[in-house]
Amino acid sequence: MNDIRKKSPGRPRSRASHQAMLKAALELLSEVGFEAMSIEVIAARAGVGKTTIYRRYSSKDELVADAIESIREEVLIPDTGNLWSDIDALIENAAQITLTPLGRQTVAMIIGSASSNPGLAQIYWEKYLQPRRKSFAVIIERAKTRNEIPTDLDSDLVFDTMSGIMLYALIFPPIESWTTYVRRALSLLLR
Amino acid sequence: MNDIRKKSPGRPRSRASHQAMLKAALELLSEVGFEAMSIEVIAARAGVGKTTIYRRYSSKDELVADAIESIREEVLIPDTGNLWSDIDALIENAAQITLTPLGRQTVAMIIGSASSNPGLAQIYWEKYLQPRRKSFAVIIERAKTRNEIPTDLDSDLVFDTMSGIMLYALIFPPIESWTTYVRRALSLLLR
DNA sequence: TAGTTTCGAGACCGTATCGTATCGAAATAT
DNA sequence: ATATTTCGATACGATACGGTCTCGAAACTA
Repeated sequence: MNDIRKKSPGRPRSRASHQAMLKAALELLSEVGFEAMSIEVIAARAGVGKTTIYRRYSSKDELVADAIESIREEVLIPDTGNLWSDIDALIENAAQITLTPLGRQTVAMIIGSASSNPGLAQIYWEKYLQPRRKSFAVIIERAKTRNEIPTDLDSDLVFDTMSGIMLYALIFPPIESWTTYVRRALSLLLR
Repeated sequence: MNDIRKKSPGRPRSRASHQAMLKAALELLSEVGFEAMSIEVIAARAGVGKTTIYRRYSSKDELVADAIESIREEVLIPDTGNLWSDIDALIENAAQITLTPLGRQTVAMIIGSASSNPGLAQIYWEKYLQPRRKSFAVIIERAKTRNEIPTDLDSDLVFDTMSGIMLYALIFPPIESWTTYVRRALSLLLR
């Protein structure tokens, strides 16, 4: 979206510096957490002047929000012809994203600021959860046409519940593996 | 547990001061959050010298962990003779505890420190969730004997899933009310 | 070429907090 | 009475950051 920038005179903003500060922000987020990271350290690690950051963002919140948004991936909609194969693919995908220090810190930051700074939770909801919720609905619909599950099932509610147990298992790791645990919960829901 | 303290000479530690600092810590936790609160401010609000805090706790983590633990309540096990009445009582209880700034901040703090400081999550698990999980198992058992639900139901898994959706709905408030939302999810699980 | 903007670096000052030390008063044991 | 410990208060130095500013170099437009 920053493509049409051939207008104003002067030296253009460095793409490399911008990338570097976003990268540094994400790294630090996963290493020390949101509250503990400072603009100074971000700038230092990125090899960038503080000025260069402040020119783009006026607060740490803005920077981190943008950094998180910058790494969101396209949601793939698996279509294996079988409900559980599809779901396993989804769970696997979620595990890879969530079960990392960065994933943990991201979630923690969102929750912590949920009351004081609803903007971050909003971004996470819109950019991450919402698309996946839609993908999930597609998978459920297909399963309904194959008569694998009852047709009156509320896919949104199932998705939210699944997200919930994923979150819960992220904080309080089950004895069995995270993946099989989530899978078991889901089998309860889709029974 | 601090009752047998008539031993050593010198002025005994003030119970009132201790209570005051725990209270101040909880208040600030709910107002500004864990990371933003400082020992200085806690001391000031409690009307207590910093020394008095440092004499008992060597870090903010210790103080807050103790403060949280100090307010855990006894778990009541409802027994209305009907599964859903029992569950509604549980949900209501959880709502009153969780749907507050303090509840939010507590959860946020636990998640944020889950990777770096597992001790807090451990305390929360042992002191809060574990007892409720046990109570829930009792309720489920009774419902099984009344043939309200299948006897092979894994009550722990149901409880964890319920906790998960509660947590999820805490962060991303549903359109309908938190309580009815949780209730709907649960009806999916106990179907 | 002249003008404009960004670059990284760092100086600068104000503020917040930490953790320790010190003080005289108060509360307790022997 | 004396020794001991805690009390609240405050001073203290150290450190970390925030946010603004300046600087000379670099990158671009017209």
